[in-house]
Amino acid sequence: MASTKKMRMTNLESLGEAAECLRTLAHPHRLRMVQMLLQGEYTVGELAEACDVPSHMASEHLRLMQRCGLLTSEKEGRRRYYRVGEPHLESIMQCIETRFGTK
Amino acid sequence: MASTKKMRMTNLESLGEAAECLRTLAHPHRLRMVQMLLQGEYTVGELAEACDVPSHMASEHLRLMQRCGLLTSEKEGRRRYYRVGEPHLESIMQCIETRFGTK
DNA sequence: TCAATATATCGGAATGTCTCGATATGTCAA
DNA sequence: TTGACATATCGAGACATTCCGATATATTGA
Repeated sequence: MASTKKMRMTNLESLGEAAECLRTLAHPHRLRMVQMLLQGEYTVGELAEACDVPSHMASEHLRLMQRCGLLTSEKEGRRRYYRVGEPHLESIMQCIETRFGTK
Repeated sequence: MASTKKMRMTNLESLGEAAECLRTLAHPHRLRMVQMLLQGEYTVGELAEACDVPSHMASEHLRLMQRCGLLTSEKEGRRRYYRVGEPHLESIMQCIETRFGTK
């Protein structure tokens, strides 16, 4: 039988938002971009090159992550610099690194 | 220009596995199940009822999470008890709770 | 102004995910 | 053995995501 002990649960609506963030994060290139951005700011082109994807795709990945609050960006001339906008990303990335390693 | 400072990066293949785990986690009902399972073990039916989904769907959600190592399970009679199998889930869930709240 | 560069947008094909009803399997209690 | 219960599996339809080529916009330097 289900016990009746009280638990502090996050409501389903908020868990839906959380799920959206996680789904957005859940892509190897996007994880790599976040891993880089935790070290400093980078342009679309730099992140694209590091992930070996065309820059128009990097642009799209970054836009998605910005849209759900994971990143922020700022335009400088014809470049756009991205940064981490969600402080929890650091600890989530640490979980991933301790489980899957860095090298 | 991209700086040449060395970063310890997780390789793309491992990030792919990480992405698979995150994608599996990225669902409101699955997050709720994990939130419950961090407090103790529960059967398929209990988790289904708590999420207000038919038990055959809970069964499927749980199977997916077990398949990528997030959960473990054990059969007792006609019931199957699930538990958390990935210790990092606790800190990831804490990130979610501090950002999206509990109530 | 012109060409080169950096980023963004659009449409489409392939693929994956979600949810559901229907049905199957395994287990217990009587 | 039978019926009820708990869990699992299957297939279909709707929907979302990924990736790509093509193209668009915006900025700079010459």
